[in-house]
Amino acid sequence: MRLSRYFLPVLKENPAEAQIVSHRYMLRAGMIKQQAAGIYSWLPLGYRVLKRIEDIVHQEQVRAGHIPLLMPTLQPADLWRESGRYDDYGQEMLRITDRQKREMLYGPTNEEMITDIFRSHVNSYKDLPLTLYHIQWKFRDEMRPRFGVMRGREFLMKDGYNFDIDRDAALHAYNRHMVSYLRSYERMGLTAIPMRAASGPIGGDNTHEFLVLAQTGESEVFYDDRVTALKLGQRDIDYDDRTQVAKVCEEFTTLYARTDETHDAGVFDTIPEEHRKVGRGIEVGQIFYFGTKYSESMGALVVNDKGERVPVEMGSHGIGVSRLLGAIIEASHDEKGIIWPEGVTPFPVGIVNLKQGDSACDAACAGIYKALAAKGLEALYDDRDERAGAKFATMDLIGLPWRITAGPRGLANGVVEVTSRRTGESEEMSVEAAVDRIAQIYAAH
RNA sequence: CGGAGCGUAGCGCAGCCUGGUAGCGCACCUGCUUCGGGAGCAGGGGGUCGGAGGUUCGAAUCCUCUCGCUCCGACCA
Repeated sequence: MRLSRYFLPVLKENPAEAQIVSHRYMLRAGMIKQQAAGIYSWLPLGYRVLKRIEDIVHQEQVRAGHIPLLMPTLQPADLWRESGRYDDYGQEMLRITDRQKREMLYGPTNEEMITDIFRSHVNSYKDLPLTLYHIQWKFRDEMRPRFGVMRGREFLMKDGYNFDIDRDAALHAYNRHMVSYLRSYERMGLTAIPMRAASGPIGGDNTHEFLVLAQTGESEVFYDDRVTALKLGQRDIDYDDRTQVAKVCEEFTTLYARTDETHDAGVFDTIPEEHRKVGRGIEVGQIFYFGTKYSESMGALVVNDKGERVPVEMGSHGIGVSRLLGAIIEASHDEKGIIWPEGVTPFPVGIVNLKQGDSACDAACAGIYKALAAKGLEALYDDRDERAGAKFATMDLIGLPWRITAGPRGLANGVVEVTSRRTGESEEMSVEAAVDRIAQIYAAH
């Protein structure tokens, strides 16, 4: 993409309403525009990152054997009357009446609807296990939306639902979700710690929240800091192998890590003092096992191998997709702007032409752009007629992890610069070597 | 939902107390000079002062109502 033809409305000054760094940078980098309290338009740059995160979530869910579908944002109230949550959910649920006076609601989550789909089509244990998920906009009419996309009223969420014949199979689904989530967050450059949590309105007895450590987090967290060193890495996981999946979960949940809701000071104090940490975290996902709570109330029954009709075992599992943008920025930025991890960056690399209109510079940049494209990498080429300082400031603000800089001085010696946004370190090399370097970096992502 | 604020140009703000028909910086447009970390000079365009009503010869300014947004708290993915 040529920047001169793109739509990237960056702001030099900080918008007054933005209190935390991720919100400020998202506004300044032209990623979002607020339309109402807690409701945002996603401008091209923000939309690209949102899509990257969505892609990672999809890939990892499919890898775990889960099946994507898409349910609507608007739901009939009757479905929620069956589960009893139409009255329980309260003011947070946005209720809508259509022209025929039918009662509708903008879905805050989809347990009822997915259970309805399931009961309409599945009758036998032979069709289990089944895990369905979608990534769809949700609406929760928060009392007080704030912090930009971190706590919007409308937000994009991945929510998945498992259907299993018994408790063991359902707990395996729970574990599968935990592992697939850990893998998703790692690919986004995040360390998200699974913490034992309280269940809230979804219900159920087994639940973990995933928290990204950040000063601006809304939850107080207590943990053994050795959990932050745990990495899933590239290990090969067979999601059908209950023992292997359970072992990974055990590895990531044995060390103490809890939110204030489940914190136990007595247990916490047994951690060696040098590892005992209290901090704040941003919740970016939660998994629940809730058994037959919805299947019983909504009549989602299957016939088991003994010919008995039994309520199906369920769990639900969510990732806050739009919130993740905020969380990633909170975890990865400096005083100049955002620093995107390679896994989610809107563009893999930026090209800065230091002297637009200079034939050598223009030709070099165009060549780099084409060579990167040939390797499947879409660069953001700053071909505006701006001074070097302005171009650098823009690149730093929007946070592309790598930058190739081409100017007359270097080109006279046959070199361009490759700069890491994270370290600020630059290295001079030929155009060919620069393209290869970037391609090599992204081959791993 | 309790408490506190703020709505004046795309963004950040001044003007309001003490009424006289709107200003600054950034951004934008034109020209010249500049050109490796948000350039300089000169010129220019853009605002029913959130909305409605009222007081007044006259309202951004005073009064009433209303809408929107933000912050603190409680609540929550």
